[in-house]
Amino acid sequence: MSEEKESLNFIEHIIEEDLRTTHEKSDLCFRFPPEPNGYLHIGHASSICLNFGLGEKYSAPVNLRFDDTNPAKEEQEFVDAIKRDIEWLGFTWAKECYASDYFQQLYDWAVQLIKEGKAYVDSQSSEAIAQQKGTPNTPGTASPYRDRSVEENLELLEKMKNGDVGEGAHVLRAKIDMASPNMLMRDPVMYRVLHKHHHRTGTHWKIFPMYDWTHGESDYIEQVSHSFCTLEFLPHRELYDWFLDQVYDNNKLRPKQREFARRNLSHTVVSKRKLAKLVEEGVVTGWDDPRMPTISGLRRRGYTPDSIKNFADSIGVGKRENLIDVSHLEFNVREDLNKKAPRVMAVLDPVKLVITNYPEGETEWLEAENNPEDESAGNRNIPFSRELFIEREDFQEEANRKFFRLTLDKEVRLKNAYIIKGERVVKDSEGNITEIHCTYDPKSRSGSGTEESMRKVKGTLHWVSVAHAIPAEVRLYDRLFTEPAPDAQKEKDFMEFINPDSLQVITAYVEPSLKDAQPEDSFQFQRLGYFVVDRDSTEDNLVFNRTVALRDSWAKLA
RNA sequence: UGGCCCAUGGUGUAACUGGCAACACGUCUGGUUUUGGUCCAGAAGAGUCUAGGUUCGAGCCCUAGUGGGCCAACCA
Repeated sequence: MSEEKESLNFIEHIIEEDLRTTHEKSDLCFRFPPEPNGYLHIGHASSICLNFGLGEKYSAPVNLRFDDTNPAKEEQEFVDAIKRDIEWLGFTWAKECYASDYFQQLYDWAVQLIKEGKAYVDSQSSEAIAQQKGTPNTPGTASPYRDRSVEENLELLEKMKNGDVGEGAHVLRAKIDMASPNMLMRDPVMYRVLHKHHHRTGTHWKIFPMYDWTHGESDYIEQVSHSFCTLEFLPHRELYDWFLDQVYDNNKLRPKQREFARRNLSHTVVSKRKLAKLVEEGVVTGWDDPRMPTISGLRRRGYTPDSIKNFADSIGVGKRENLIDVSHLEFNVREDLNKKAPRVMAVLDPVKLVITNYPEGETEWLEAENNPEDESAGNRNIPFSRELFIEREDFQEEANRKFFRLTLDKEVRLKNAYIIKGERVVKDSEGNITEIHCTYDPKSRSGSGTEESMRKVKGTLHWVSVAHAIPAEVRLYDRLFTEPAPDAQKEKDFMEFINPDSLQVITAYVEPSLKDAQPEDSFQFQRLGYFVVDRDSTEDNLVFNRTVALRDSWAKLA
């Protein structure tokens, strides 16, 4: 047995190093800390897979913690949606936590800081405070309230808490260093007054803690060992540690914040503002439109949890700027659906094929394999008759040697059925082909095992029987933007790069076995791609979304 | 006038305390195939941003430069 060298990412190296030096395996604990102010997207999915993946790898608990410190933006609806998305991905959190559950503890610690002379109430306007902060290049200046007495500070904080003062009247600030090269250390705001309804605490609290004052302390309360966040929080680490220093008890585990580069997907945008604009302007139908990079959108598009998890694992994690091409994501759905999705036949752009030597009015039920990748998927029967639909692009009157499909005087096989030979075409007055007439070889039936059927033909076509096919609405989706990085273009707005052809709705004909297909059922329409039943689907109006087309090495030649 | 982070094939990541740059996607060949899919076999493609330095030896360490990113919400 050769020890395979496992390749670790830098996050795992950090954990392994801590395991060698300071941590027991039982100390490990992670968390995923969304703010319930919107829907989760593919970027969150990577973070979820990172944290929960680590939890699985080290058999450590992973908490789901809602960072609900800003009642102006947060809603219960988002809490529910976030939980639904994480569950759908297949992860289980150890504890469901809320930063708002720690408001009292946070308040008590704040009082302690005031008593120790490490925090003070500032009564200036936010503008004045911002101005005194200085710039990255110039140090800040002290607030005139910086040296208020402990008693006065305590009294004012109490008033803030009780709602005796209006919004914006005072804030509580940590007393650190107005000259620090790190702007965040220049006496950061810990509390602001907000007379707003909070989705969990209602009107009980009138002051709300800021992110920095909340996050590290929440990690500490939950005894999270490693708090992973994106790179833009790197400057916050110094403050995270400073706040932790104020309350840290040596007998307890001390959480560590470490940062990774957030992973960017090409041909999409992910910021809430931009996604909201797409919804508001009707570019898409909603937050779960199949073109949206939200988890609910990907789900509706037909992406599977495994495909998203495999994607997240395969792209790894680093610390540099990146733009991952969507083709990586698409590879992962195809890989997953190839194993799982039943094969069926559907014709998206039909042209009628008449088999002139096939008896009129007869129907034959032919056996078809449900999934060549999975024998246990079994077989089904599909109806064959004299008149079929085939794909318009599968026929050319005359074609070169590279065209493996139907032409006049050439043979092709109809999948699961017979070998046919093109005989003539019927056209309308404008020269459009309305019917293709062909003859079939009765001895060539699939699976009949006769010499005839073993004959090699260069192409195999999918088809449906005109009399038996079910019309279905098919939504053909493509990438939402024409530019790999639509929101990183100088002087141009991302809206200028919207792909006008991101959705095409057509009526297709599908084989009758699809009659009872249910929302979220995925199928491979053979030779075309993977399609999933949309939730808009009803008994008499089937609706499919194209998840992704099949790889197509023929398209590249054309 | 500042501080911090980053830099490896087209893309994303790997290379344990320095030891012939690896994997996946993508691309290109060829084979199998009743899906121009899948699968199988193989190939091309970077000498690790630049310049110095340390060392027997540097993608890994040091210095400087260049390029990119982050930092001045009572957002997270």
